[in-house]
Amino acid sequence: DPRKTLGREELVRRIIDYVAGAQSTIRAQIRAMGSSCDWSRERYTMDAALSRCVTAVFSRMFRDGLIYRGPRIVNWDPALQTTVSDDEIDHVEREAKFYTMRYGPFLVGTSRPETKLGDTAVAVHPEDPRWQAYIGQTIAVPWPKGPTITVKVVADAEFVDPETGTGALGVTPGHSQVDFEIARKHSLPLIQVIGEDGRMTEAAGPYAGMTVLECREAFVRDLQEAGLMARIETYTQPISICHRSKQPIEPLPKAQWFIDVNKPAVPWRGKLLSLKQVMKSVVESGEIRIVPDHEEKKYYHWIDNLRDWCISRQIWWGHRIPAWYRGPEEFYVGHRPPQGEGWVQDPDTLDTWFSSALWTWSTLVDPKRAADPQLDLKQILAASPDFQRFHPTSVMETGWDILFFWVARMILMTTYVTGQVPFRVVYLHGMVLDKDGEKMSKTKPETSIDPLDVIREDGADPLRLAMVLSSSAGRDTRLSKEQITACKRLVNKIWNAAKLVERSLAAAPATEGTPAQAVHPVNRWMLMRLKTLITTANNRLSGYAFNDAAEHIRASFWGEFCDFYLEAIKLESLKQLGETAAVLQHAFDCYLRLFHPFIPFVTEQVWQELRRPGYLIRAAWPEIEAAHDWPAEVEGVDAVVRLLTEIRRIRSEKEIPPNAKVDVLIQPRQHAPIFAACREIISRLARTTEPVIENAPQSSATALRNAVVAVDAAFTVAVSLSQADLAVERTRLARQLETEQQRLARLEQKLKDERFLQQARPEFIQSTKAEAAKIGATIASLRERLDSLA
RNA sequence: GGGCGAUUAGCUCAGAUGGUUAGAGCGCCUGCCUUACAAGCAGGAGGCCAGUGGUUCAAGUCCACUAUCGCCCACCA
Repeated sequence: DPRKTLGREELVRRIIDYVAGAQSTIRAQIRAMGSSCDWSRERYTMDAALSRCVTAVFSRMFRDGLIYRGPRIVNWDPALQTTVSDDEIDHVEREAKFYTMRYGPFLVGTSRPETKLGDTAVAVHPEDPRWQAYIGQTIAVPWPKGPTITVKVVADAEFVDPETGTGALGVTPGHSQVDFEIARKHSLPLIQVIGEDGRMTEAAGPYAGMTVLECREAFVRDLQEAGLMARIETYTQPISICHRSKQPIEPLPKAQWFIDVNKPAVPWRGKLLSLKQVMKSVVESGEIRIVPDHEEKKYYHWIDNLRDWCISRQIWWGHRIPAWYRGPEEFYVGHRPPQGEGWVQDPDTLDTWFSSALWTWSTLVDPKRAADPQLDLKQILAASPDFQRFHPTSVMETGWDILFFWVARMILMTTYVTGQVPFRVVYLHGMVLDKDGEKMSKTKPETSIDPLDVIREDGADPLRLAMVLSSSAGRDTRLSKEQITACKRLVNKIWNAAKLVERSLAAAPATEGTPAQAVHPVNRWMLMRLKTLITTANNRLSGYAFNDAAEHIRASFWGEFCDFYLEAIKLESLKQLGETAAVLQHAFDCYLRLFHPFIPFVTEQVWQELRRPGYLIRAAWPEIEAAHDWPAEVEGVDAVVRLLTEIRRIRSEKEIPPNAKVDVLIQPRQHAPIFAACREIISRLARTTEPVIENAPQSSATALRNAVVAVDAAFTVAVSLSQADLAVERTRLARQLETEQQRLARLEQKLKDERFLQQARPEFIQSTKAEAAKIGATIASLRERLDSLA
């Protein structure tokens, strides 16, 4: 026990040393992750200014009657020798014995016979006919080897269910939460038979000095010998264990400091509310939004079940309770001890969440003002520029596991102290789990990953991106090696694309005009795709769907920019257009800006190497350009992309050697000028000879005899083959015809349906009609080709 | 006992305000070292969206119930 060997001062000194080391580790991790923090405003809850806030709040709550000291059943951890809060307790189930013993005229059940030595009452239901005669009596119960206890028989309809157990409940006010409540209600005495050391007290008579388990064994044996044990059964017992020590909690009566959550003492929006009511009201009213929504329900449920908050801890590290005593009578609460000799400070410290609960504003107080003993809290806040400017916080980001510990307590404290909400939005991220689905935790180092290790191995960018991509609000995520590897590939892709962009820009003529003046359909298409992307990314980001935003950016960059646009502009004639250089630069700039929050290091490096102005981290987020408005080019080039896929598919299926060029005949049904403008692109990307584009179908069926044909809504394309397998093609086209006919049938059915025509949105009916017409045209082409193959 | 969530491709997961043929990464199959990138490129296979009912012109998406799994809370007679 370091408290015994070191003493208070030395222990605290060592903890301070430990904290210094931990702080520098955490700082290094945050920096290595690329978090952009204002390091000049780094704060620690034990800083002088923050400590001043802690004692000031304590004093004020005490004055307002919201903090009181009183005996309560607390969750005592005999292993750690301290109380723990309700929220620091885990519930586990285990096999245990359940004892039913004779108890005067009653049979009472318990899983903890040793506590019965401290019983002061038996509670029964007031309408239970079995016990009517005894209600109100006081009965002496002599235990076989002592002591003799006197129990009062009380009737209670609230706590006693006549159907449960024997219908008679032995009341142990000193060692049971409920029994303590019953005792308070019926003014029963309290006998403490278990001490803080986990051993029986003098009140336990002959059992004094035994541990709880020793006493249980001995007492049960004595009861059995005396014939007082009716039965012993085995059952599954829910028990409370301390989250930190994993040892069973011993409920004990102790004088502790509490915050009263039910007393109406907080002026809020014109009413006097309890802390509970304020906490509930600010979320219900929408002043605070919790993301994801369903966490709000858990928050309400927690508040509904909330009891007074025990804030004192019997540990030495933390903010010491600002209460001083002199003798048994004198008592003072304040930041400093009162004048005079002999004042002793309360040895207990405050629950760590007490100071953390002040975080959104205690970090913003001006340290100089906080050091001025003349000022009270209100004056300190009024004179703190950061508080005036930055409070409330816009978005509070933390894990869902501390919604109750921290978020709820910040709401409680901040509304009470400042009259403001602490933040507008709470974004709760999920837990990062290890590969076995275990939550990573400080107390379980074997489950934890040190970001510095991952960063050394794979880099900070892939780690960040993997974490963002694999998690949505409130949902846990397993951090996998595969995810990080996939992200590494994206980062690498950006780097390689940058090399190509740099080379292309160096080889291109000077950029001409603005992107908005671009004419070539491929350039216009790129700008339109970007515009759609920025719009989507903005929507997703403002909806806190960070993973979704990142995914859209990734898909557009890789699938549209790299796979199509960069390939397309390798074509000399396109590359040499002055507008292309302008569009290329603009587009790549946009992607870098969009990627930067997710991939800060590589994008910044690329930005510098391309000699873009200033720092990317300070560059503006891309704008949605209203002038970029060419819907026809988007549809047309999309059709060209599909055309490329069709030709490549035919090549692949027919096993045409990659370097062999094929002859193609294209019959556009729409966007003919765009197909024409993309002639060279088609030729290059699909490896064809000069494509023949027929605006009006001229080629006879026989000319297409040795060809494979693909039919799309926007075009029909024929790829010449020396030996086309007509049977295979017929089968494929017939299958396509069938699916297209089914789709058309579905749409036509809809369009015939009166209810659809009356009730669907007009725009949707329009687009359904347009779709049906397109499919109709596709079907006509398919039939034509099938006929010619017949 | 009370509350909250999950169930979508072989695996890990996205699918905002209901809308026409449901997506990604990894894995798998085929072919390519094409002068940014083989950590890549091109093509492909693979899903009655857990089940049943309902609301709706229209359901992976909304509602009810069921099944399975997970988490949180709970006054351990």
